[in-house]
Amino acid sequence: MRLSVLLPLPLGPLSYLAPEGCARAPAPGLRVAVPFRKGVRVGVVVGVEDAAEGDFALRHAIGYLDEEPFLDEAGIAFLGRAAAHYFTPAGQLLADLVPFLEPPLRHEVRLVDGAARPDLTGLTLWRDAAELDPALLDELREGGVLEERVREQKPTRKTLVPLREPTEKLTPKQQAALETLRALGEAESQTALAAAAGVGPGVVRALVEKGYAGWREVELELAPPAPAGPALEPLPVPEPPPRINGGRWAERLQLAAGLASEGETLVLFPERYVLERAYDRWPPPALPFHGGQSPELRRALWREKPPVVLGSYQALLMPRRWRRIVVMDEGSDSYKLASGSRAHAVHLAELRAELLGAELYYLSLTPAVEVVEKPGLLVRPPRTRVLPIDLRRERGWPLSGRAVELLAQVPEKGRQALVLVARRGYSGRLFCKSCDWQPICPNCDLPLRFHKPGRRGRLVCHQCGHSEPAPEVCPACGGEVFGYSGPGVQWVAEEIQRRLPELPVYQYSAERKDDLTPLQRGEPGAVVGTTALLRTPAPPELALILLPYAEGFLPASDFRAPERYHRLLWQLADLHPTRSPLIALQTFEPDHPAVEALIEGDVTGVPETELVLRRMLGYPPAVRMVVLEFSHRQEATARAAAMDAAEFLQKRLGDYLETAPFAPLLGPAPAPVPRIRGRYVFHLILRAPEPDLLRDWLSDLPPPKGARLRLDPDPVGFVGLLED
DNA sequence: AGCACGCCGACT
DNA sequence: GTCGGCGTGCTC
Repeated sequence: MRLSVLLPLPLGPLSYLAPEGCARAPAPGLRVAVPFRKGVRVGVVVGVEDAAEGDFALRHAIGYLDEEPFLDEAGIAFLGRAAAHYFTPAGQLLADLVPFLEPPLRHEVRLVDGAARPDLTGLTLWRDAAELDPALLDELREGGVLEERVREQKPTRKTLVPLREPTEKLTPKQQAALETLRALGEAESQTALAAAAGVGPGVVRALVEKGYAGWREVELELAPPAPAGPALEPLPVPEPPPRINGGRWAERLQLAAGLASEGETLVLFPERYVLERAYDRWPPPALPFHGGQSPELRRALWREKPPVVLGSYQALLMPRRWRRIVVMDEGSDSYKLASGSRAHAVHLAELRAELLGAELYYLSLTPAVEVVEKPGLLVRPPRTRVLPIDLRRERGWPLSGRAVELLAQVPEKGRQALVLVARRGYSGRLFCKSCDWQPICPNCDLPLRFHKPGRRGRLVCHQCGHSEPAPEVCPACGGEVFGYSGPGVQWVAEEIQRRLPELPVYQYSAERKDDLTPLQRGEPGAVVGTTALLRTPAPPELALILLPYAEGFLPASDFRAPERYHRLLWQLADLHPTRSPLIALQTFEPDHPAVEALIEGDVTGVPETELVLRRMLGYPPAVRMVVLEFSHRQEATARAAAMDAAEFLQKRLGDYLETAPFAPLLGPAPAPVPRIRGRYVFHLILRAPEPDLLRDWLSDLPPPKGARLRLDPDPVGFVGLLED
């Protein structure tokens, strides 16, 4: 028999012969250990055929790891379909979705009976394969004289257990300690037992030395923590439409629980923090499943069959016949996988549902543009109180007089404020006031951000991490006066503290996470931070949310920016579980549609108009769009590779160029950030309303000369992957 | 992805 | 003369 084995590597399936001397029939979906290069890797059987004449001698697989298939047939089919859609090998997708696939292995070998290897007499008994030279193992395997067995090493822990009955030989204290151990069954450590029995540590040590108690390796029983909060009441909807919007967070959870109440439901979450908060309130029984859990725990939970799983994208391949998949907050950027296949988890969920024949639901405060046309149900959105502060009229930067007044009221009333800034550090830009010089990252062609932890401060690249001390005088003209623009967390926090010295001010961003427990306890204060703040629980007395520069959240080069801005603003309205804090927006665009929608309490209008615009301009979802990224250390090499590809595609597209509703080929052009980490990047964009066309064009594309080509098959914002 | 192989520049 | 940079190709 010949196996097609998918390894969690960016490769297609590899062929192996079925394990030698293994009675088990191979079945698709089983995990199998295989020799790969000089070692052993674990993959999944995705196909079984009769052995045929091969171009080369196949190696034998070593053995299966599972009783029950790790993946089901629908999951295997899904991997193939998704791989084709994302122009990536199926193994890449397997690696992305199941990074915990490979367990630690117990791998033993010995020579088969009668093997004529007098030089290896030590190998007639089972030996741990790790003790032997991989080259020797390979040679023996080739020669067909090696017997192997392999299994998943279960996670264990050491525990102190009683080994014998107490006898008269023990002192009274030793007897008491042993009785305690027998009553408890086991103890974590000698000290723990001593404490439990009320004796000194020496007594327990004596028990162990005399052999009355001893250490035993026991299997680690793995379980997620119990939900931490009171369970919410499910809110079932009769004949629910595929899209449900509006409501408060807890209300949407109730609706999700209602959708899941018939069981066999996967509830998909964009990020771990949201998932954990939902799990804490979810009516049992349900299990969480996400990348924050240990690989051992995820492997253990993989086999569980709870009626409901609250999962991240890593739960998508679980061997379950879901009847429903509920996608929470489908518009979240976090669904986009930032590396590897760069797939989009919402799309993967759609594909999985399609192949399973499962019902799919989208449940969010504001719908994504991609789903806004589906039949929907609107629950009343949270009440909003919005105060736009027009920066074209108000004085004061980065804090207007109005903003300071609002902030001043916060401690007076014993309330709390949240100040949201798009940048971390002190300022987005630093420049010389006399000659306009500004520092650029030596690796990235991006302005260096100014951070101000000390007197002088540092210049930091938010792309590659490059950091240098800020200059004291301008290196270009010797000027000594610097200007700043693009206020960051530090600047705003400093300014608030300067204007309101009595107000306790906290900072919260990736680089500085102040302890917010005083706020959580209800003490007055203000916290200034980036969107990292949205992943902490809202302070209980939250009365004001201030955005000193709201457009900071609206990157101009991204066609999804208005949708994301709208989603962010609504997220603010839903931050506090019950209150409606005042949302004060300092902005040059107080009549931006997203701001108006927030004022009017409209959650679907902006996505609806965005959809119309995208159709007019030929952006997703009206077209499928793929970005080709050519990069190289030498600018000319990267550009030439992009030009070659453009030329090829120009010819390949032929007549389609004339008939296409939108220009199907854009570029090449330098990427929005022309150089990252020392590599020049050029972009070429392909788009067509018919996704199959793109696949044809790209399948013919010759590999680039010199430069590296990476595809972004689902560009969620061209600068969206840049951190800021 | 990792890893080996292979080809050109800066060092003992 | 070698060390080591990374560009290229392959993994059953």
